[in-house]
Amino acid sequence: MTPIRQLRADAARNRELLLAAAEDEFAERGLAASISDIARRAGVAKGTVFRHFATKEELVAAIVCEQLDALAEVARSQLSAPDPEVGLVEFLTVTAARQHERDLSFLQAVTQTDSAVTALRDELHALVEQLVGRARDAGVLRSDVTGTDVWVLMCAPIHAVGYVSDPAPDLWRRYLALIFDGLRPDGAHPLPAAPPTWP
Amino acid sequence: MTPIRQLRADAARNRELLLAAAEDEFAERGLAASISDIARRAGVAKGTVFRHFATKEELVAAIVCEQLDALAEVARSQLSAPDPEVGLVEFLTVTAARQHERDLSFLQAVTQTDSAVTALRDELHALVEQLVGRARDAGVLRSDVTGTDVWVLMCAPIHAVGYVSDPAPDLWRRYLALIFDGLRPDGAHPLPAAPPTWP
Amino acid sequence: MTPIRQLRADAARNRELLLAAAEDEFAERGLAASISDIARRAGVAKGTVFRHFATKEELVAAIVCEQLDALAEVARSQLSAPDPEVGLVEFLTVTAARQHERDLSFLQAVTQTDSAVTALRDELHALVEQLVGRARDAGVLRSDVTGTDVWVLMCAPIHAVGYVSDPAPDLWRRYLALIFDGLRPDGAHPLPAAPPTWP
Amino acid sequence: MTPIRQLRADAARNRELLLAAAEDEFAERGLAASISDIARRAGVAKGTVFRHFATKEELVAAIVCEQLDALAEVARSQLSAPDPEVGLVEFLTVTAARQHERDLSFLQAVTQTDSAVTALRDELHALVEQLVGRARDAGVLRSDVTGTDVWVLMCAPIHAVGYVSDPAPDLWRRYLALIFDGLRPDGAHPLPAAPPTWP
DNA sequence: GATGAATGAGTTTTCATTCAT
DNA sequence: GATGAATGAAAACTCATTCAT
Repeated sequence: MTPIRQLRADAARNRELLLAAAEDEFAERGLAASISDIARRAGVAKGTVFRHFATKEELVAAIVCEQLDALAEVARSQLSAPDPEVGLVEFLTVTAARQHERDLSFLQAVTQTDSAVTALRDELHALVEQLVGRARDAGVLRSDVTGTDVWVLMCAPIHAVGYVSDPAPDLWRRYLALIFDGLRPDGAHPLPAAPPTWP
Repeated sequence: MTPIRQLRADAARNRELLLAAAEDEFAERGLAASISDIARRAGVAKGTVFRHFATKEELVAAIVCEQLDALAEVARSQLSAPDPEVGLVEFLTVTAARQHERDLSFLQAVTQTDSAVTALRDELHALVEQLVGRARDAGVLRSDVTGTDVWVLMCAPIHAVGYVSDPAPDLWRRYLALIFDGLRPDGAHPLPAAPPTWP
Repeated sequence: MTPIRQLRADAARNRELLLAAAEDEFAERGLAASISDIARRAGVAKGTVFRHFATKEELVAAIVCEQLDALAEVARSQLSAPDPEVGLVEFLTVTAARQHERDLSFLQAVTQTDSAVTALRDELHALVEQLVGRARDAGVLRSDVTGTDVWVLMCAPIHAVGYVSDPAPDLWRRYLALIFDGLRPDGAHPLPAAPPTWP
Repeated sequence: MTPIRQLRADAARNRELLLAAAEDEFAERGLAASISDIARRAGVAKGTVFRHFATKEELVAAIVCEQLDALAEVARSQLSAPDPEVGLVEFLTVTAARQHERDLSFLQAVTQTDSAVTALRDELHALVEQLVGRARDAGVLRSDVTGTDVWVLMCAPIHAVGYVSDPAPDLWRRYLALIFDGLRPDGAHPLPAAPPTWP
């Protein structure tokens, strides 16, 4: 149910409660999180979940949309940063920091077909493309790197940290820096495969 | 059931069939792949799965062990490569190529507690440490990079490719190269967080 | 799920149907009675059983509680019988008669650890103790007999009848009388072992 | 498989091992004891169990037969005791003592239809009838008590002890004595139901 | 709109029994 | 004869989804 029409105040509040609860549950239990648990955590009945989101997939899609939206906001604000390097790095840092708090990146995989998600993803991707373009033009990034390259590496720092058993809370910064160094022009070796096209 | 004693020929065959079928199913459906489907794919009855692997967890552990074993073999052989850079790059390339064929890296997460897996993981980690040490000593890698750093970034190229909808079959090589450039000494920026300890 | 809050009318009805069906199935098939069969007999879906009783154990406990409750009611009413002998005999008779209709005494064994069951069992035991005390003080029972003695012999008549292939419907009365004669003072021989303590 | 023909020495030994293991397992786990566990305990393969006993029921029947046989032996020996009271009491005591060591009485219920069991049961019943007849004729038992009455009460002492949580090891003697007092002539009240017929 | 009871397909796992080795 | 691998019919339990209240 895309909330086209205005929801009653309490319904809108329930929707927010549900999204928050679902994010928490998914972050803790992965996709296996159950609707029951989400409903309980949100303090509403199970039926109410389905009034707001016709299927579990729709709920997931709504969450992903929220996340994409929030990141787009960040990207837009960093697009007007005076320094292109700072803008891009800041964007990647905020992205990773949020993901570190509550990693929901695995929800992307389930929402490949959702059109609302796709639209927002395209939008965010375009913004990343701009951030990357600015940085590349400024000589901050190597010339053979594309926005899509950065897009797909965006989650890598958090993903990498997942292989350490008791990671320091800021370990992801290490891998973000390491990967970013690979994106810089200094000492760049030619890349063995063409950059991916979007979409 | 660790196959300590020799299995009968037909049982050994079924064990292989089951492992192969399970790898396929897990790769396609993730951890949610069902034992029923795995059995069907292997062409045996459900009960046979449990004769070979008492629980689903044990089956997963067996798969992970096989993978770690195979990679350790590769690592050992590359340790005797004359050129340290070639040795490390080759190891990372084979690792990624196999993972690209059938990505089962997500199974690692479920087997943190299995002792056989842990032992093999430590073993492989030690080999990676050596490969990395050789390369760093040879000046191929930046001095502040550790074996564990490389270990956690090992799966990043395939992970990155997962965010592209119709990736070229060798796209992962691009991200392996990009990340590897980040590990090189040229133009290295200081890293903002200490390297993780193992384990 | 202990039904603390009020159940909806239809749910309450299903709960009763389920308890009745379960009692029938358990009486016919023993503890091996399956949840599926119970559900079918109650005319509900399998899942509904688990909505009311989270596990099979919980269902068994609920049944045992009901039985203990009903017997406690009988005991209490007989405690105010003018004649202590009549009170005790009547209690034992009603107990055996019900058990004869549907013997679920074997469920006691599985619920030793359930706290609700334990509490009710203690309660009923205390009532039996009183019934027995009254009777013993009135000279109806031998002086070396305790409430716990009567408690453990309570199910013996029905148990005995179980060894006869085509028992007359009131055969249990014969064994109740025979055992009760053993509890009387006339011709009592000293007992070779101390009475058990409760619990 | 009734062992009509001679078994090879090792086969005969396996049969004994299996019966012993099965008795232990059934005593510990009840009817739910699994053939696998029994085979393991006996130190033979699962298939071997089925070579000796075509079904689980047959195995149970064989055990019951052994027990009935052993008790018949006891009964026969006590039939020639000089004192009828001692003979009967001794028989009931030995019976209860063995059952206390390893209670397999619940296996009776599953073997109502087995013809070998039925024959042996009839035989033992006839012996009990004789023991009881002698005692009754000697004035040790009340005149309205039959062999079948004693037969069905035979397991009651152990059954009663089962309702106590931490029973003293000889508590069963108390209930045997109590029940036996009910069978004595002193202070006997008329019985309310006719004695059961056999079978 | 909200509730929570009911559904039933699906999951992992067990086990008596069969049968190729 | 003995072995132990394979079978497949249950079993207990879960959960997204529907729907009466």
